[in-house]
Amino acid sequence: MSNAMAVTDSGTIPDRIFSRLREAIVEGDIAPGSKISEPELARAYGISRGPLREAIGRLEACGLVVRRPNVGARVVTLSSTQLLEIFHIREALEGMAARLAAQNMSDDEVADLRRLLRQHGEQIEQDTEHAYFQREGDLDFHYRIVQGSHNERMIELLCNDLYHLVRLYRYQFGMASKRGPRAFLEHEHIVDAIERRDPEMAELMMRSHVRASRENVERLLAEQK
Amino acid sequence: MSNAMAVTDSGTIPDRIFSRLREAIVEGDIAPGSKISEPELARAYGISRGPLREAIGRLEACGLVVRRPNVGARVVTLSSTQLLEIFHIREALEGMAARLAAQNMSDDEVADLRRLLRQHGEQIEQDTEHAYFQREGDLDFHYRIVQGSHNERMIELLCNDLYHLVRLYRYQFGMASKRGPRAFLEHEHIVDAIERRDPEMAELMMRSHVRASRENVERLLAEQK
DNA sequence: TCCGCTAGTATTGTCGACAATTATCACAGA
DNA sequence: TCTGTGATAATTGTCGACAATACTAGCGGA
Repeated sequence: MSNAMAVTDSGTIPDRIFSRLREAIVEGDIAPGSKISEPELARAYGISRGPLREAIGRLEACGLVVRRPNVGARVVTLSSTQLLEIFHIREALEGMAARLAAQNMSDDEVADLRRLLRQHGEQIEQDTEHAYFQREGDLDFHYRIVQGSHNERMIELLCNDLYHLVRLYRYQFGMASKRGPRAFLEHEHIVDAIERRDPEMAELMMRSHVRASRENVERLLAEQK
Repeated sequence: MSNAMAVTDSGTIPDRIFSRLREAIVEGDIAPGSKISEPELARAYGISRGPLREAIGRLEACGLVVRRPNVGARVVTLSSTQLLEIFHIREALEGMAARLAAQNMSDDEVADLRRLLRQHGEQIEQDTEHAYFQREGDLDFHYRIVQGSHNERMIELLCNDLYHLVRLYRYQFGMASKRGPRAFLEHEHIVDAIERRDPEMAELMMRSHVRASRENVERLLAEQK
């Protein structure tokens, strides 16, 4: 991902710890379902339990850990139901984001988006081992659209919370589908609509894109069982 | 509101304080923009600053307070832009919720919903002073739909976060419009669609309902200025 | 009279220690 | 061998105190 990652060397202690832990969880360095031990982590990071607890609290607000009173926090294990729930929310929210992006993005932003897409296209042609790109590239694209909505709360919601869950699921389930080229085409349709300043079509295309992604996951999930 | 309110006499200390503070903020007992003093509140509630800080952290996650490092927390003052942002998110999310409700609600739930609506209808006819009902009743209806989606994360998102912000805004701006009877009709259309198990129509109706509400607010906002 | 600086004060951030609750494990009994 | 019980140990929840930062009032100078 190009620019969406948070810096970890500035800000207050809870900020830093929060970012670090989130990254560790999302990347799978802390296994799903494993316990978050306060004394242990406090020693590991060389801080007290106070700021650590605040960081854990924020992780809970993101939905990355679940906490039971007097028991402690564990990294979430996404069930397939929860995964599909997230997809339904993404369909609605990102659809609206695309609609707003078609209305609100500046011409420069649109040009940047087009450039990013072209770059993805080249990578897809050359790179045979494009599994990694495919995933992070896809998310990068979605980031851009959401930011193009210019809706601060929506950006907050999707980029700071939901997308991290999506990344977590990708590490957890680790299903690499062959939807790459297909998804790329859908991305192009979306950018086309935004370029044409056609909100209705942008929303439709984005929704159908997310829906296709969900149906793909549903299929893989069914096979797996 | 009938059942959506949280109990405040059980659970951990941060839970209780969080609920109490949230209610106080939403009801306007703590004025928007006013400072949240940790020592003061700690004395007031007879607790230490530790649990209090956790409660404040959760309020921040809800978007009810904003916190600046080394300065403190203040109750949010919703700008008109932020308000419209919320409406856009509601339009997308509640539209999807209505769609899912049409698919997933049990027949009993639908019957309950219809009963609630009938009850609202009677109140609207009799009660001349229906300003209060109109608001809380409206929100009560939306609560039901969202819960009917059976999408846990969506329920969490809307009922635990966004709707409290909506209530806050209603106290803050305090604009009582004449949309009551009109909104009631729209509610009926939504329930009709859900009863018919028509997800497409349910989503369309809900979106148009939220959009109408937003446009109404935009109008009032423009007049006010 | 107004602006900038300084000292004081209050508030937030952080820490270590104690209390309360829960999980673990050994042991006795069936 | 399995189940229920009790004591132990570890973890979470809570508290009060100290350190660091930001606001405020007062003073001096232009």
